[in-house]
Amino acid sequence: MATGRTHRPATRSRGIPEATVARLPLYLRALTALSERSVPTVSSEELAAAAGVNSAKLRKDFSYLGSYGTRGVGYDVEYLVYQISRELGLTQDWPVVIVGIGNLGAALANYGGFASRGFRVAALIDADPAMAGKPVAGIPVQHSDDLEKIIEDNGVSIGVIATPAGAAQPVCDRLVAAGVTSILNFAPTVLSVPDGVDVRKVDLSIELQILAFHEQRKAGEEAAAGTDGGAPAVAARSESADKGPDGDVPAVMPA
Amino acid sequence: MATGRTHRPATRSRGIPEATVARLPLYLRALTALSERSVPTVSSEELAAAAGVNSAKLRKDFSYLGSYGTRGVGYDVEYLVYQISRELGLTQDWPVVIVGIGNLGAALANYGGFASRGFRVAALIDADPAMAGKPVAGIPVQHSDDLEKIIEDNGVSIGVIATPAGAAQPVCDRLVAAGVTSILNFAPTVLSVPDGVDVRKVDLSIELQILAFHEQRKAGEEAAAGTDGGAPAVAARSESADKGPDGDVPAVMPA
DNA sequence: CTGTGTGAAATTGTTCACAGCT
DNA sequence: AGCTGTGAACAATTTCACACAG
Repeated sequence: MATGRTHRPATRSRGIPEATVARLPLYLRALTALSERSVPTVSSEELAAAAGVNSAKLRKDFSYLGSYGTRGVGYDVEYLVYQISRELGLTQDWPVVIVGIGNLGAALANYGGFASRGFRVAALIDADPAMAGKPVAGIPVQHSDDLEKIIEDNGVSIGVIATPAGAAQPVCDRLVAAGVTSILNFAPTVLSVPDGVDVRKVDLSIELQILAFHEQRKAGEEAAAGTDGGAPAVAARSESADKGPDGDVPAVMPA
Repeated sequence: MATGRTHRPATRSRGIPEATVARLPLYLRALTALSERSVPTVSSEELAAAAGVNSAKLRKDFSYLGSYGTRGVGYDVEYLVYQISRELGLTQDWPVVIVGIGNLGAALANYGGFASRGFRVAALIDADPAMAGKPVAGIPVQHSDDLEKIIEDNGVSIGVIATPAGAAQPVCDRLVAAGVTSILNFAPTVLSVPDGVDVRKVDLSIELQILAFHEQRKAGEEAAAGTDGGAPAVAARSESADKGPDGDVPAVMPA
Protein backbone atom coordinates (compact mmCIF):
# COMPACT_ATOMS: atom_id res chain seq x y z
CA MET A 1 0.00 0.00 0.00
CA ALA A 2 3.00 2.23 0.31
CA THR A 3 3.06 2.59 -3.41
CA GLY A 4 -0.60 3.25 -3.81
CA ARG A 5 -1.07 6.98 -3.68
CA THR A 6 -4.46 6.89 -2.17
CA HIS A 7 -6.17 10.16 -2.82
CA ARG A 8 -5.92 11.74 0.55
CA PRO A 9 -5.23 15.21 1.84
CA ALA A 10 -1.61 15.76 2.62
CA THR A 11 -2.18 14.83 6.21
CA ARG A 12 0.19 12.58 8.06
CA SER A 13 -0.41 8.95 8.72
CA ARG A 14 -2.67 7.04 6.43
CA GLY A 15 -5.40 5.22 8.24
CA ILE A 16 -3.56 2.60 10.20
CA PRO A 17 -6.01 -0.14 11.19
CA GLU A 18 -6.86 -0.16 14.85
CA ALA A 19 -5.79 -3.76 15.19
CA THR A 20 -2.39 -2.80 13.88
CA VAL A 21 -2.07 0.14 16.24
CA ALA A 22 -2.78 -2.19 19.14
CA ARG A 23 0.16 -4.36 18.14
CA LEU A 24 2.70 -1.64 17.53
CA PRO A 25 3.57 -1.37 21.23
CA LEU A 26 4.24 -5.09 21.22
CA TYR A 27 6.63 -4.81 18.33
CA LEU A 28 8.23 -1.82 19.91
CA ARG A 29 8.90 -3.70 23.10
CA ALA A 30 10.44 -6.63 21.26
CA LEU A 31 12.55 -4.28 19.17
CA THR A 32 13.73 -2.38 22.22
CA ALA A 33 14.92 -5.61 23.75
CA LEU A 34 16.81 -6.44 20.56
CA SER A 35 18.24 -2.97 20.46
CA GLU A 36 19.55 -3.35 23.98
CA ARG A 37 21.32 -6.50 22.90
CA SER A 38 22.75 -4.53 19.99
CA VAL A 39 21.12 -6.75 17.40
CA PRO A 40 21.36 -4.77 14.15
CA THR A 41 18.70 -6.40 12.01
CA VAL A 42 15.83 -8.80 12.46
CA SER A 43 13.61 -10.78 10.12
CA SER A 44 9.84 -10.68 10.25
CA GLU A 45 9.92 -14.28 11.39
CA GLU A 46 12.18 -13.61 14.36
CA LEU A 47 10.51 -10.42 15.40
CA ALA A 48 7.08 -11.98 15.10
CA ALA A 49 8.15 -14.81 17.37
CA ALA A 50 9.44 -12.32 19.93
CA ALA A 51 6.22 -10.37 19.81
CA GLY A 52 4.00 -13.42 19.86
CA VAL A 53 2.29 -12.96 16.50
CA ASN A 54 2.76 -14.62 13.15
CA SER A 55 5.06 -13.17 10.57
CA ALA A 56 2.47 -12.49 7.90
CA LYS A 57 0.54 -10.33 10.28
CA LEU A 58 3.64 -8.47 11.29
CA ARG A 59 4.65 -7.78 7.71
CA LYS A 60 1.17 -6.61 6.90
CA ASP A 61 1.20 -4.36 9.92
CA PHE A 62 4.50 -2.84 8.94
CA SER A 63 3.30 -2.34 5.40
CA TYR A 64 0.82 0.22 6.75
CA LEU A 65 3.68 2.23 8.14
CA GLY A 66 5.66 2.14 4.95
CA SER A 67 8.45 0.03 3.52
CA TYR A 68 10.98 -0.04 6.26
CA GLY A 69 12.49 -3.44 5.57
CA THR A 70 15.07 -4.72 3.14
CA ARG A 71 14.09 -7.70 1.03
CA GLY A 72 16.26 -10.69 1.60
CA VAL A 73 17.62 -9.15 4.79
CA GLY A 74 15.01 -8.00 7.26
CA TYR A 75 14.44 -4.85 9.28
CA ASP A 76 16.95 -2.48 10.76
CA VAL A 77 16.24 -2.57 14.47
CA GLU A 78 17.16 0.98 15.40
CA TYR A 79 15.38 2.45 12.47
CA LEU A 80 12.21 0.53 13.17
CA VAL A 81 12.30 1.49 16.83
CA TYR A 82 12.39 5.08 15.76
CA GLN A 83 9.66 4.77 13.16
CA ILE A 84 7.27 2.98 15.47
CA SER A 85 7.99 5.34 18.33
CA ARG A 86 7.23 8.25 16.10
CA GLU A 87 4.08 6.64 14.79
CA LEU A 88 2.88 6.04 18.32
CA GLY A 89 3.69 9.56 19.36
CA LEU A 90 6.35 8.51 21.83
CA THR A 91 8.96 10.90 20.62
CA GLN A 92 7.23 13.47 22.73
CA ASP A 93 6.58 13.32 26.43
CA TRP A 94 3.04 12.77 27.65
CA PRO A 95 2.25 14.05 31.10
CA VAL A 96 -0.21 11.74 32.80
CA VAL A 97 -2.24 12.09 35.98
CA ILE A 98 -3.37 9.19 38.08
CA VAL A 99 -6.57 9.74 40.01
CA GLY A 100 -7.29 7.46 42.93
CA ILE A 101 -4.21 6.52 44.87
CA GLY A 102 -5.35 3.38 46.56
CA ASN A 103 -3.58 0.08 46.24
CA LEU A 104 -3.91 0.08 42.50
CA GLY A 105 -3.12 3.72 41.97
CA ALA A 106 0.02 3.32 44.03
CA ALA A 107 0.99 0.26 42.03
CA LEU A 108 0.55 2.20 38.83
CA ALA A 109 2.54 5.14 40.15
CA ASN A 110 5.34 2.78 41.03
CA TYR A 111 5.22 0.98 37.72
CA GLY A 112 8.53 1.58 36.07
CA GLY A 113 7.60 0.97 32.46
CA PHE A 114 5.52 4.05 32.87
CA ALA A 115 8.21 6.63 32.84
CA SER A 116 10.47 4.63 30.61
CA ARG A 117 8.67 5.28 27.40
CA GLY A 118 7.25 8.67 26.68
CA PHE A 119 5.07 8.98 29.73
CA ARG A 120 5.63 11.04 32.79
CA VAL A 121 3.53 10.93 35.92
CA ALA A 122 2.74 14.60 36.28
CA ALA A 123 0.57 14.25 39.36
CA LEU A 124 -1.17 11.87 41.71
CA ILE A 125 -4.63 12.89 42.83
CA ASP A 126 -6.82 11.48 45.57
CA ALA A 127 -10.03 12.53 47.26
CA ASP A 128 -8.84 11.58 50.72
CA PRO A 129 -7.50 14.65 52.55
CA ALA A 130 -5.40 12.36 54.70
CA MET A 131 -3.44 11.35 51.60
CA ALA A 132 -2.62 14.89 50.57
CA GLY A 133 1.06 15.62 50.71
CA LYS A 134 2.05 12.03 51.30
CA PRO A 135 4.58 10.95 48.73
CA VAL A 136 3.85 7.87 46.63
CA ALA A 137 6.58 6.72 44.33
CA GLY A 138 8.34 9.94 45.20
CA ILE A 139 5.48 12.11 44.08
CA PRO A 140 3.33 13.97 46.62
CA VAL A 141 -0.37 13.16 46.39
CA GLN A 142 -2.57 16.18 45.72
CA HIS A 143 -6.15 16.65 46.73
CA SER A 144 -8.82 16.28 44.12
CA ASP A 145 -10.15 19.74 44.81
CA ASP A 146 -7.28 20.97 42.71
CA LEU A 147 -7.84 18.54 39.87
CA GLU A 148 -8.72 21.15 37.26
CA LYS A 149 -5.80 23.36 38.12
CA ILE A 150 -3.38 20.43 38.03
CA ILE A 151 -4.59 19.34 34.61
CA GLU A 152 -4.28 22.81 33.19
CA ASP A 153 -0.97 23.70 34.77
CA ASN A 154 0.63 20.54 33.49
CA GLY A 155 -1.03 20.43 30.11
CA VAL A 156 -2.25 16.94 30.80
CA SER A 157 -4.22 15.21 28.08
CA ILE A 158 -4.10 11.64 29.37
CA GLY A 159 -5.73 10.63 32.64
CA VAL A 160 -5.68 7.33 34.46
CA ILE A 161 -8.66 6.52 36.65
CA ALA A 162 -7.97 4.11 39.49
CA THR A 163 -10.78 5.13 41.79
CA PRO A 164 -13.57 2.96 43.14
CA ALA A 165 -16.34 2.35 40.63
CA GLY A 166 -18.67 4.92 42.09
CA ALA A 167 -16.24 7.78 41.74
CA ALA A 168 -15.13 6.98 38.22
CA GLN A 169 -17.78 8.81 36.21
CA PRO A 170 -17.65 12.05 38.21
CA VAL A 171 -13.87 12.01 38.07
CA CYS A 172 -14.04 11.31 34.35
CA ASP A 173 -16.39 14.24 33.82
CA ARG A 174 -14.06 16.58 35.65
CA LEU A 175 -11.02 15.33 33.77
CA VAL A 176 -12.74 15.82 30.46
CA ALA A 177 -14.06 19.25 31.40
CA ALA A 178 -10.53 20.23 32.34
CA GLY A 179 -9.18 19.19 28.96
CA VAL A 180 -8.24 15.55 29.17
CA THR A 181 -9.02 13.74 25.93
CA SER A 182 -7.71 10.24 26.61
CA ILE A 183 -8.64 8.13 29.57
CA LEU A 184 -7.40 4.82 30.81
CA ASN A 185 -10.04 3.43 33.11
CA PHE A 186 -9.28 0.81 35.73
CA ALA A 187 -12.59 1.17 37.51
CA PRO A 188 -15.16 -1.49 36.70
CA THR A 189 -17.63 0.90 35.11
CA VAL A 190 -18.67 1.95 31.66
CA LEU A 191 -17.67 5.58 31.31
CA SER A 192 -19.60 7.86 29.08
CA VAL A 193 -17.66 10.63 27.47
CA PRO A 194 -18.26 13.21 24.79
CA ASP A 195 -17.24 12.57 21.24
CA GLY A 196 -13.56 12.99 20.63
CA VAL A 197 -12.50 11.54 23.94
CA ASP A 198 -10.90 8.11 23.88
CA VAL A 199 -11.47 5.67 26.67
CA ARG A 200 -9.70 2.40 27.13
CA LYS A 201 -10.52 0.12 29.97
CA VAL A 202 -8.57 -2.40 31.93
CA ASP A 203 -10.73 -4.72 33.88
CA LEU A 204 -9.48 -7.57 35.97
CA SER A 205 -12.76 -9.29 36.51
CA ILE A 206 -13.69 -9.19 32.84
CA GLU A 207 -10.42 -10.83 31.94
CA LEU A 208 -10.91 -13.50 34.56
CA GLN A 209 -14.41 -14.19 33.36
CA ILE A 210 -13.21 -14.66 29.82
CA LEU A 211 -10.61 -17.10 31.09
CA ALA A 212 -13.25 -18.91 33.09
CA PHE A 213 -15.34 -19.31 29.96
CA HIS A 214 -12.53 -21.03 28.13
CA GLU A 215 -11.54 -22.98 31.18
CA GLN A 216 -15.03 -24.34 31.47
CA ARG A 217 -15.08 -25.29 27.86
CA LYS A 218 -11.80 -27.15 28.23
CA ALA A 219 -13.25 -29.13 31.09
CA GLY A 220 -16.28 -30.02 29.01
CA GLU A 221 -14.26 -31.17 26.04
CA GLU A 222 -12.01 -33.23 28.20
CA ALA A 223 -15.03 -35.11 29.46
CA ALA A 224 -16.39 -35.49 25.96
CA ALA A 225 -13.19 -36.99 24.64
CA GLY A 226 -12.31 -40.58 25.28
CA THR A 227 -13.33 -42.56 22.24
CA ASP A 228 -10.19 -41.41 20.56
CA GLY A 229 -7.29 -43.70 19.90
CA GLY A 230 -4.42 -42.02 21.64
CA ALA A 231 -4.35 -40.82 25.19
CA PRO A 232 -2.80 -37.42 24.94
CA ALA A 233 -3.70 -35.47 27.99
CA VAL A 234 -3.97 -32.05 26.52
CA ALA A 235 -6.16 -30.33 24.00
CA ALA A 236 -5.58 -31.78 20.63
CA ARG A 237 -8.49 -29.94 19.13
CA SER A 238 -7.31 -27.78 16.31
CA GLU A 239 -9.60 -25.04 17.59
CA SER A 240 -6.58 -23.10 18.74
CA ALA A 241 -8.60 -21.35 21.34
CA ASP A 242 -6.11 -19.04 22.79
CA LYS A 243 -6.82 -15.44 22.36
CA GLY A 244 -5.39 -12.36 23.77
CA PRO A 245 -7.27 -9.17 24.12
CA ASP A 246 -6.51 -8.51 20.52
CA GLY A 247 -4.22 -10.97 19.07
CA ASP A 248 -3.18 -14.47 19.55
CA VAL A 249 -0.35 -16.07 21.16
CA PRO A 250 1.95 -18.10 19.00
CA ALA A 251 0.22 -20.87 17.28
CA VAL A 252 1.48 -22.97 14.50
CA MET A 253 -1.22 -24.40 12.39
CA PRO A 254 -0.17 -27.69 10.91
CA ALA A 255 -1.79 -26.51 7.72
CA MET B 1 -27.57 -21.02 11.30
CA ALA B 2 -29.06 -24.45 11.50
CA THR B 3 -32.20 -24.10 9.49
CA GLY B 4 -34.33 -26.78 10.97
CA ARG B 5 -33.13 -26.49 14.54
CA THR B 6 -35.35 -23.83 15.99
CA HIS B 7 -35.61 -25.56 19.29
CA ARG B 8 -32.12 -26.21 20.38
CA PRO B 9 -31.59 -27.75 23.77
CA ALA B 10 -30.21 -25.36 26.31
CA THR B 11 -26.79 -26.68 27.04
CA ARG B 12 -25.32 -27.27 23.61
CA SER B 13 -23.42 -24.02 23.32
CA ARG B 14 -21.89 -24.21 19.90
CA GLY B 15 -19.00 -21.93 19.21
CA ILE B 16 -19.79 -18.57 20.67
CA PRO B 17 -17.74 -15.93 18.85
CA GLU B 18 -14.81 -14.67 20.82
CA ALA B 19 -15.96 -11.08 20.46
CA THR B 20 -19.24 -12.04 22.05
CA VAL B 21 -17.58 -13.87 24.91
CA ALA B 22 -15.55 -10.77 25.63
CA ARG B 23 -18.74 -8.76 26.00
CA LEU B 24 -20.68 -11.17 28.18
CA PRO B 25 -18.98 -9.96 31.37
CA LEU B 26 -20.04 -6.45 30.46
CA TYR B 27 -23.65 -7.47 30.08
CA LEU B 28 -23.45 -9.46 33.25
CA ARG B 29 -22.23 -6.49 35.18
CA ALA B 30 -24.99 -4.26 33.87
CA LEU B 31 -27.57 -6.94 34.61
CA THR B 32 -26.28 -7.44 38.12
CA ALA B 33 -26.71 -3.75 38.77
CA LEU B 34 -30.28 -3.93 37.49
CA SER B 35 -30.91 -6.99 39.58
CA GLU B 36 -29.76 -5.17 42.69
CA ARG B 37 -32.25 -2.47 41.93
CA SER B 38 -34.89 -5.16 41.56
CA VAL B 39 -35.61 -4.28 37.96
CA PRO B 40 -37.53 -7.25 36.61
CA THR B 41 -37.08 -6.88 32.86
CA VAL B 42 -34.97 -4.85 30.49
CA SER B 43 -35.05 -4.17 26.77
CA SER B 44 -32.09 -4.67 24.50
CA GLU B 45 -31.98 -0.93 24.04
CA GLU B 46 -31.74 -0.17 27.74
CA LEU B 47 -29.31 -2.92 28.54
CA ALA B 48 -27.13 -2.01 25.60
CA ALA B 49 -26.93 1.56 26.83
CA ALA B 50 -25.92 0.38 30.28
CA ALA B 51 -23.24 -1.85 28.85
CA GLY B 52 -21.95 0.67 26.37
CA VAL B 53 -22.72 -1.16 23.15
CA ASN B 54 -25.45 -0.83 20.57
CA SER B 55 -28.60 -2.84 20.78
CA ALA B 56 -28.20 -4.75 17.55
CA LYS B 57 -24.90 -6.10 18.72
CA LEU B 58 -26.34 -7.06 22.05
CA ARG B 59 -29.25 -8.91 20.50
CA LYS B 60 -26.93 -10.69 18.14
CA ASP B 61 -24.70 -11.65 21.03
CA PHE B 62 -27.62 -13.03 23.00
CA SER B 63 -28.83 -14.92 19.99
CA TYR B 64 -25.73 -17.07 20.25
CA LEU B 65 -26.73 -18.09 23.72
CA GLY B 66 -30.27 -18.95 22.79
CA SER B 67 -33.61 -17.23 22.87
CA TYR B 68 -33.82 -15.82 26.32
CA GLY B 69 -35.92 -12.76 25.61
CA THR B 70 -39.61 -12.18 25.15
CA ARG B 71 -40.67 -10.36 22.01
CA GLY B 72 -42.49 -7.18 22.73
CA VAL B 73 -41.22 -7.20 26.30
CA GLY B 74 -37.50 -7.64 26.71
CA TYR B 75 -35.31 -9.85 28.85
CA ASP B 76 -35.97 -11.17 32.31
CA VAL B 77 -33.10 -9.79 34.34
CA GLU B 78 -32.69 -12.63 36.84
CA TYR B 79 -32.95 -15.27 34.21
CA LEU B 80 -30.38 -13.62 32.00
CA VAL B 81 -28.01 -13.15 34.91
CA TYR B 82 -28.21 -16.84 35.51
CA GLN B 83 -27.81 -17.85 31.88
CA ILE B 84 -24.80 -15.63 31.29
CA SER B 85 -23.22 -16.69 34.57
CA ARG B 86 -23.62 -20.27 33.57
CA GLU B 87 -22.27 -19.66 30.10
CA LEU B 88 -19.21 -17.95 31.55
CA GLY B 89 -18.71 -20.74 34.02
CA LEU B 90 -19.36 -18.57 37.03
CA THR B 91 -21.79 -20.89 38.68
CA GLN B 92 -18.83 -22.75 39.93
CA ASP B 93 -16.06 -21.37 42.05
CA TRP B 94 -12.65 -20.87 40.50
CA PRO B 95 -9.74 -20.92 42.85
CA VAL B 96 -7.09 -18.48 41.69
CA VAL B 97 -3.51 -17.94 42.76
CA ILE B 98 -1.73 -14.65 42.48
CA VAL B 99 2.01 -14.87 42.03
CA GLY B 100 4.08 -11.83 42.82
CA ILE B 101 2.79 -9.85 45.76
CA GLY B 102 4.29 -6.48 45.13
CA ASN B 103 2.29 -3.33 44.82
CA LEU B 104 0.22 -4.69 42.01
CA GLY B 105 -0.24 -8.17 43.43
CA ALA B 106 -1.44 -6.66 46.68
CA ALA B 107 -3.83 -4.41 44.80
CA LEU B 108 -5.22 -7.41 42.97
CA ALA B 109 -5.55 -9.40 46.18
CA ASN B 110 -7.48 -6.55 47.72
CA TYR B 111 -9.67 -6.05 44.70
CA GLY B 112 -13.18 -6.79 45.81
CA GLY B 113 -14.79 -7.64 42.51
CA PHE B 114 -12.50 -10.59 42.59
CA ALA B 115 -14.21 -12.68 45.16
CA SER B 116 -17.63 -11.33 44.34
CA ARG B 117 -18.17 -13.32 41.24
CA GLY B 118 -17.07 -16.89 41.01
CA PHE B 119 -13.44 -16.34 41.86
CA ARG B 120 -11.70 -17.11 45.08
CA VAL B 121 -8.16 -16.16 45.91
CA ALA B 122 -6.83 -19.52 46.96
CA ALA B 123 -3.30 -18.37 47.64
CA LEU B 124 -0.80 -15.56 47.34
CA ILE B 125 2.68 -16.53 46.32
CA ASP B 126 5.88 -14.54 46.38
CA ALA B 127 9.54 -15.32 45.91
CA ASP B 128 10.66 -13.05 48.73
CA PRO B 129 11.18 -15.07 51.93
CA ALA B 130 10.57 -11.91 53.94
CA MET B 131 7.01 -11.83 52.63
CA ALA B 132 6.22 -15.38 53.67
CA GLY B 133 3.58 -15.52 56.34
CA LYS B 134 2.69 -11.88 56.09
CA PRO B 135 -1.01 -11.47 55.48
CA VAL B 136 -2.15 -9.46 52.50
CA ALA B 137 -5.86 -8.87 52.17
CA GLY B 138 -6.23 -11.31 55.01
CA ILE B 139 -4.43 -14.09 53.22
CA PRO B 140 -0.95 -15.17 54.30
CA VAL B 141 1.64 -14.98 51.56
CA GLN B 142 3.33 -18.28 50.79
CA HIS B 143 6.77 -18.82 49.42
CA SER B 144 7.16 -19.74 45.79
CA ASP B 145 9.09 -22.87 46.69
CA ASP B 146 5.73 -24.41 47.46
CA LEU B 147 4.07 -23.24 44.26
CA GLU B 148 3.47 -26.69 42.80
CA LYS B 149 2.05 -28.06 46.01
CA ILE B 150 -0.25 -25.07 46.42
CA ILE B 151 -1.59 -25.43 42.89
CA GLU B 152 -2.25 -29.11 43.32
CA ASP B 153 -3.70 -28.95 46.80
CA ASN B 154 -6.15 -26.29 45.79
CA GLY B 155 -7.00 -27.59 42.36
CA VAL B 156 -6.08 -24.26 40.84
CA SER B 157 -6.48 -23.89 37.11
CA ILE B 158 -6.26 -20.10 36.84
CA GLY B 159 -3.11 -18.21 37.72
CA VAL B 160 -2.44 -14.50 37.86
CA ILE B 161 1.10 -13.36 37.25
CA ALA B 162 2.01 -10.02 38.82
CA THR B 163 5.74 -10.50 39.03
CA PRO B 164 8.46 -8.38 37.46
CA ALA B 165 8.95 -9.06 33.77
CA GLY B 166 11.99 -11.22 34.25
CA ALA B 167 10.27 -13.66 36.53
CA ALA B 168 7.12 -14.05 34.48
CA GLN B 169 8.15 -16.79 32.06
CA PRO B 170 9.73 -19.07 34.68
CA VAL B 171 6.72 -18.61 36.94
CA CYS B 172 4.44 -19.29 34.00
CA ASP B 173 6.31 -22.49 33.19
CA ARG B 174 5.99 -23.71 36.74
CA LEU B 175 2.30 -22.85 36.89
CA VAL B 176 1.63 -24.69 33.67
CA ALA B 177 3.68 -27.69 34.72
CA ALA B 178 1.67 -27.83 37.92
CA GLY B 179 -1.60 -27.90 36.04
CA VAL B 180 -2.67 -24.32 35.49
CA THR B 181 -4.34 -23.90 32.10
CA SER B 182 -5.39 -20.25 32.15
CA ILE B 183 -3.12 -17.36 32.90
CA LEU B 184 -3.74 -13.70 33.36
CA ASN B 185 -0.46 -11.92 32.83
CA PHE B 186 0.24 -8.46 34.19
CA ALA B 187 3.94 -8.61 33.51
CA PRO B 188 5.08 -6.76 30.39
CA THR B 189 6.29 -9.86 28.61
CA VAL B 190 5.07 -12.21 25.95
CA LEU B 191 4.58 -15.55 27.60
CA SER B 192 4.98 -18.70 25.66
CA VAL B 193 2.84 -21.58 26.68
CA PRO B 194 1.98 -25.00 25.34
CA ASP B 195 -1.10 -25.58 23.27
CA GLY B 196 -4.24 -25.71 25.29
CA VAL B 197 -3.19 -23.04 27.74
CA ASP B 198 -4.92 -19.66 27.51
CA VAL B 199 -3.07 -16.49 28.23
CA ARG B 200 -4.59 -13.06 28.50
CA LYS B 201 -2.48 -10.04 29.15
CA VAL B 202 -3.12 -6.77 30.84
CA ASP B 203 -0.53 -4.21 30.04
CA LEU B 204 -0.55 -0.66 31.23
CA SER B 205 2.10 0.67 28.94
CA ILE B 206 0.54 -0.85 25.86
CA GLU B 207 -2.75 0.82 26.68
CA LEU B 208 -1.06 4.14 27.24
CA GLN B 209 0.78 3.85 23.97
CA ILE B 210 -2.43 3.20 22.11
CA LEU B 211 -3.95 6.26 23.73
CA ALA B 212 -0.88 8.29 22.82
CA PHE B 213 -1.29 7.28 19.20
CA HIS B 214 -4.83 8.59 19.09
CA GLU B 215 -3.90 11.62 21.12
CA GLN B 216 -1.20 12.48 18.66
CA ARG B 217 -3.58 12.07 15.79
CA LYS B 218 -6.07 14.39 17.42
CA ALA B 219 -3.40 17.02 17.83
CA GLY B 220 -2.49 16.69 14.18
CA GLU B 221 -6.05 16.97 12.99
CA GLU B 222 -6.71 19.92 15.19
CA ALA B 223 -3.82 21.71 13.56
CA ALA B 224 -5.04 20.72 10.13
CA ALA B 225 -8.59 21.80 10.85
CA GLY B 226 -7.39 25.24 11.71
CA THR B 227 -10.30 27.36 10.70
CA ASP B 228 -13.06 26.47 13.06
CA GLY B 229 -12.75 28.19 16.37
CA GLY B 230 -12.58 26.19 19.51
CA ALA B 231 -12.89 22.58 20.20
CA PRO B 232 -16.21 21.17 19.12
CA ALA B 233 -16.99 21.17 22.79
CA VAL B 234 -19.57 18.50 22.97
CA ALA B 235 -21.68 16.17 21.02
CA ALA B 236 -23.86 13.34 21.94
CA ARG B 237 -22.24 11.42 24.70
CA SER B 238 -21.29 8.38 22.85
CA GLU B 239 -20.48 5.43 24.96
CA SER B 240 -16.88 4.74 25.53
CA ALA B 241 -15.21 4.97 22.22
CA ASP B 242 -13.72 1.59 22.46
CA LYS B 243 -11.22 1.12 19.76
CA GLY B 244 -9.80 -2.01 20.89
CA PRO B 245 -10.42 -5.05 19.56
CA ASP B 246 -11.57 -6.02 21.78
CA GLY B 247 -13.04 -6.74 21.92
CA ASP B 248 -11.41 -5.89 22.49
CA VAL B 249 -10.76 -5.28 23.64
CA PRO B 250 -10.84 -4.54 23.94
CA ALA B 251 -9.58 -5.26 26.77
CA VAL B 252 -6.94 -3.89 28.52
CA MET B 253 -5.08 -3.27 27.18
CA PRO B 254 -6.94 -5.60 24.57
CA ALA B 255 -4.17 -5.28 24.80
C1' DC C 1 18.28 -17.52 -2.93
C1' DT C 2 16.08 -15.12 0.90
C1' DG C 3 12.70 -12.68 3.07
C1' DT C 4 9.78 -8.40 2.27
C1' DG C 5 5.59 -6.38 0.56
C1' DT C 6 1.05 -7.10 -0.99
C1' DG C 7 -3.05 -8.44 -3.81
C1' DA C 8 -6.58 -11.75 -3.13
C1' DA C 9 -9.04 -15.18 -0.41
C1' DA C 10 -10.82 -16.56 3.90
C1' DT C 11 -12.46 -15.56 8.24
C1' DT C 12 -14.43 -12.91 11.81
C1' DG C 13 -17.15 -9.22 13.48
C1' DT C 14 -20.76 -5.42 13.00
C1' DT C 15 -24.78 -3.23 11.31
C1' DC C 16 -29.11 -3.23 8.89
C1' DA C 17 -33.70 -4.04 8.45
C1' DC C 18 -37.57 -6.66 8.96
C1' DA C 19 -40.29 -11.05 9.80
C1' DG C 20 -42.60 -12.92 13.45
C1' DC C 21 -43.87 -13.55 18.53
C1' DT C 22 -46.28 -11.94 22.43
C1' DA D 1 -47.81 -2.10 18.84
C1' DG D 2 -43.37 -3.14 20.48
C1' DC D 3 -39.27 -5.63 20.74
C1' DT D 4 -36.74 -9.84 19.92
C1' DG D 5 -34.23 -12.89 16.81
C1' DT D 6 -31.79 -13.31 12.64
C1' DG D 7 -30.68 -13.64 7.66
C1' DA D 8 -28.15 -10.84 4.66
C1' DA D 9 -25.16 -6.85 3.55
C1' DC D 10 -21.23 -4.74 4.92
C1' DA D 11 -16.73 -3.89 7.17
C1' DA D 12 -12.57 -5.20 9.41
C1' DT D 13 -8.94 -8.40 10.14
C1' DT D 14 -6.20 -12.37 9.29
C1' DT D 15 -4.07 -15.61 6.41
C1' DC D 16 -2.29 -17.25 2.06
C1' DA D 17 0.89 -17.46 -1.42
C1' DC D 18 3.90 -15.54 -4.48
C1' DA D 19 6.08 -11.76 -7.31
C1' DC D 20 10.09 -9.45 -6.94
C1' DA D 21 13.89 -6.59 -4.81
C1' DG D 22 18.39 -7.00 -2.91
